[in-house]
Parts: sequence; structure tokens; C-alpha cells
Amino acid sequence: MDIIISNSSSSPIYEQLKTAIKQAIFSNELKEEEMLPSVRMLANDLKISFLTVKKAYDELEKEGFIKTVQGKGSFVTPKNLDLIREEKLKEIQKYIEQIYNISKTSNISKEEVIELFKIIFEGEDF
Amino acid sequence: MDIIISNSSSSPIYEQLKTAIKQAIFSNELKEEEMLPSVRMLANDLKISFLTVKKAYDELEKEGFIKTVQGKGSFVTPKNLDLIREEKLKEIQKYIEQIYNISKTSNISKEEVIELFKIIFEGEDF
DNA sequence: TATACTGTTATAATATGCATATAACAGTAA
DNA sequence: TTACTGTTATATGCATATTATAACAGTATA
Repeated sequence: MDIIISNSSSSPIYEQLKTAIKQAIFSNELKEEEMLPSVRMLANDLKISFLTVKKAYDELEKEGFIKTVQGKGSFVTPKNLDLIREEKLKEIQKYIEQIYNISKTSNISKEEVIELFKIIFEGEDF
Repeated sequence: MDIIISNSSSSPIYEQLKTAIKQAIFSNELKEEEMLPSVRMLANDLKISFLTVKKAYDELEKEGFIKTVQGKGSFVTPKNLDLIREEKLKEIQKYIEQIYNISKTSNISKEEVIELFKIIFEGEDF
């Protein structure tokens, strides 16, 4: 698993980790039931605290992506297509929120945004 | 200038201020060369610290929206707003393209994207 | 059972960002 | 001079992120 963590990034390390691991799961780089690196190993590799890794793992478990068993390790949850879809929807939602913020402060109307949507989504009706 | 600041908002007060002032500039509620409320006046009105207002003003100046002169006040920069608009439209277009790519590869329908769009843009006057 | 891995928990320390209060300083205009 | 402007310095409170350290607990295996 190739993970690059940036200290200078505005987003916290544990968030960057979560994103990287989700991507690895989506791309099947981390397969179903596969064990993730142990919190200490990964922390060591990335030169960060194991507590930060644990925080990322804890949240990934809450979101249903992995399952952790004390004494054994953390494992990729058998793929749940609905979960992946939900995740992608959240991604899209974030983009739309960014668009909303830009339009709000740039005098760009909802209709103009819709027009762009139409062009990119190829002439289908909204 | 009607500005509403929410303490419970997730975004910092100075960001909310910046957004509100940009909107006022684009809507021509604040006209070119017009003086903005003084940091202390506005801080008083909004029941916040003048340092918070100053932070917002400082960033707005860096972004080219206003110009501050010590002893006189802060003034709306004469500006080619159309140029800013064009740049922002291009930014939005890039985001929509990203959304298109995600939806295409994740079995997410155009209708679902529109639904999200509606929820986020809902009830806003443009 | 001893060991070497796993994860868990508690505590303390540090850094950063946001926001505040206060006080003093500096420029502008009447 | 007075009364507005903005500027700067210092200190405090608070939340979040991250860290180090140490001790504890479960699992697998030689």
C-alpha cells in the first residue's frame, strides 16, 4: 500500500490516511478480508504516532470499511457495494458544496451552474 | 449591509464575514470605492472582536476585493468582476467534470446527482 | 507456558487555529 | 485638539490534532 502523508496539508493526518485506505480498498489493492498493516507497523513506516493510525482505523471501522479484532489485527470488510456507492455520493456532495460556495460568492446563478451540468452530462434534460 | 454571523456554524466567523462581504460587493450593495464599516463599528454591531473583523478585512485585501488605508478606512476595490466570474465559472466546470467521472464509474445516475444538487442549492436566492 | 506479535487505554505534553480582551500606538480630517 | 480611522503587542481560553510513554489485554505459535 502506497500512502503519502503530507504534514503541510490542511487536512489532518488521520483524514489523509482514511482517504488513502479507502482508495486502496476501492482499487482492490487491499482485498476482501485482507489484513491491514498493524497500527504500530504503519505508524513506524509513516513516521507518525500509532495513535494517529488507530484513530484512522477506528473511524474506518465505524464507517464499515474495516473490522478490528484485538490481538489479531484489522481486516477489510467483505465488500459492500452499497457502502461504496454511499461513499461516492459523499464525494460528489463535497464537490457540489464547493460549487455552491463559489457560486454564492461570485454572483453565479443556479441556472448557470445547471447549464454547465447540461453541457458536461451531454444534453440530457434536468 | 446585512450580515448574520452564526457561532454554531462550522466555518469560522472571519470566513463567514468574508463570504458576506464578497456577496455584498457582487450584488452591488457595496459599490466601487465605497467605504466598508470600520473594524470597530462592525465588530460592535456583530458583537465580535475587532481583531476578527480585521482578519477578514486583511484577507479580503489580499484577495483584491478591498483596499485598506490606515487612518481612513477600508474601501471596495474598483475591479473587473466579470473577469473573476469567468475564472470562477471555469473552476466550477472542473468540479462538474470530476462529478461526471465519479458518477460514470460508480453507477450513480444523473438523477441522483441532480437530487444532491437540489438539496444543497435549495432555498437560496440567486 | 513463554514470546512476540496484535490492539487498547490513560495520561501528559505540545502545536495550531480561532476568538477574545486590553492597552497602547499611528494616521486622517474636521 | 478631538474623534474618528487602522495597527500592533500581549495574554488568555478553548478546541482539535498529534505526539510520547507506559501499562494493559487478546491471539498465535514454537
